[in-house]
Order: sequence, then structure tokens, then C-alpha cells
Amino acid sequence: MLLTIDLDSEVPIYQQIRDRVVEAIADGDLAEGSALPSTRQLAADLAINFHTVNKAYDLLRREGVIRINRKSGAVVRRDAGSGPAEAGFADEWQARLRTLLAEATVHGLGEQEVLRRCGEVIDSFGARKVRPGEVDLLSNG
Amino acid sequence: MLLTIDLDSEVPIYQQIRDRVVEAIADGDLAEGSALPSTRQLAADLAINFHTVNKAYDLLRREGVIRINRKSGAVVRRDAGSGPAEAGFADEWQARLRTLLAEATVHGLGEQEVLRRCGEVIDSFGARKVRPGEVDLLSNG
DNA sequence: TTATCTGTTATAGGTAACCTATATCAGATA
DNA sequence: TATCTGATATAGGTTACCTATAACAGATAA
Repeated sequence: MLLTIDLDSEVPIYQQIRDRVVEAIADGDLAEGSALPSTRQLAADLAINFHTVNKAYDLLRREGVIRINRKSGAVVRRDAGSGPAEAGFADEWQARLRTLLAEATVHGLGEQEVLRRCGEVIDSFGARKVRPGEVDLLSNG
Repeated sequence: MLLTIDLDSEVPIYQQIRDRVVEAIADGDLAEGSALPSTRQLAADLAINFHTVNKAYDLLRREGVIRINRKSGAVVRRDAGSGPAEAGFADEWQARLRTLLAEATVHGLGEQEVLRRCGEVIDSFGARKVRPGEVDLLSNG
């Protein structure tokens, strides 16, 4: 399963779903234009209420990551990052980055080590990693 | 004032205090061994309840960032990053980094741009930036 | 000693977040 | 027709978050 959640996590379920979808897009596992499962279907697979999935999808829509139509359902936007609220995104994002990197520094990770891990994560993006025969919950079909 | 919070933010107040303290340590504005304001004092300065500050300090203590004694109050640990829960810190931290960097990628920031901002943030750490005469809420005194 | 500040703990209450449970409606589809 | 879908409404329960008040004990200064 390409999308897993942790019911015991302190992170809200809808936030976990949102994070996994964003990561899947960055990884290339979710191509632009591809459809996400229906809210009821994904809720059934995750054994949660469909309103929780609906909240996650609505968050992704408000962030400009996906489009939601009654016909085609939830679809990854082809021009994600071009929404109206994207103007000041970089600044707000870098503020959160600053907090996260500060945390690593305080916990003893050297600046070089931190930068190395940043590069490692970035390099991991863009490559499709679904093995042949693996069930892909997030793809069409 | 070196520590400001936004009461209208969706980020909990205690989380904002925690974030600002961590950033101040990374910036070098809060040296190891220096004391934080008392919970009641900081609460009064921020015009919030002292229990909220107490929650922020307790979070920093559980994260191994500060020590709290009845005598010296809250003090920045000299060996922050050496706590018992620091073993698996790097992995958990990188997972959060992955989510954050994926978000930037999805919103159109190129991989080079993302890496450049990571370096920019890291380079900003370590330099003391308190101007002469500036009131420093987080220092001794 | 007295007064004050500190950290610590306890209790209580209000608002909001989060998740679930049902139900209904209408458009699309097999 | 039957089914799936997105969208919306209501309701209830649990927990997070913040505030308010009180009390206790250790440390410190007048």
C-alpha cells in the first residue's frame, strides 16, 4: 500500500494523508493529472471515516495541490504551485524550514550533516519507485 | 523583543514559544548555559497564562533542549542533543524534513532553489545578531 | 523573620480541534 | 434502475489548548 497512516500518531489523520499525498507527488509516484481514490474508497481502505479523508482532500485543494470535480473526482493539478495563494508561499515555507533546521542544529547535527541530508532528500524526489506488481492505491484504476 | 508570538496563528502558543527558543539557540542568541525567563515573567511579558509558558518549557525539557531546576530555573543545556531520546532523532527528523521539502517541490520551487534556501538558512545560524542596547528578553538579567 | 519570587502541582471551565456516525441530495455512470 | 460519486447537514464524543485560581515548598533579598 502506497499510503499508510498511524492512528496512534499525534499528527492528525487528515494531516498525515495530506503529507503522504504531497510526498507521493514529489516522489513521482503520483503524476500530475492522475486521480486520487474517492473519499469513500480511501476511507474504507484506511478503516476511517470518509469525512476525515474529505478534510484531507479539502486541505489539498485549498493548498492548490489538487482539483476536485464531481465528474473526475480528486485529480493532481498539472500546474500545482500556480495558485493565487502561492505568491507568499516561499517566505512562509522558509520560516518553517528555519524552525526545522534550527531543531536539527540544536540536537547536535552539524551544519554539513544537515545540508547533506537536505540534498539526500531532494535527490530522492522524482524517481518512480513502484515495483512491478505492487498495488498502487493512488494511481488510476 | 527577542521573542514574539502571534495569538492569531494556527500554531499553538506553547509551540511558538518552543520554536522561537530553538531558533534563538541555533542563531547563537541564546548561549548554552544561559537562563530563560521565569514562566511567570515570560507569561506576563507576552500577556498570556503562565501555564502556557510552563507547557512550552516542559516540552523543551522533554526534548532535551533545556534543564529546569528549582534553583536556577530553565537553563539551556550545554550538551543538548545528548539526551536518551536522541538516538532515533535523526531519522524522525529527516522524515519531517522530507515532508517539508516535498511541499516546496510540489509548489514549484526547483530542487536547486530548495537546496539554496537550505544553505541560506544554515548559514544564518551561529552569528549573534543582538544590537547594542537592544532589550534581550531571553538573556540573563 | 518577613516578604517575594520561584518551580510544581491540583482543580476547573470554556472554546475549539478532531474524529466518528447518520442522513440526505444530486450528478454521473454502468 | 441501481450504484457510485461529491457535497452538505447535524450530532455526539474525545481530546487539545488556553485560561483562571489556588496552594505548597524551596530559594532569595530586605
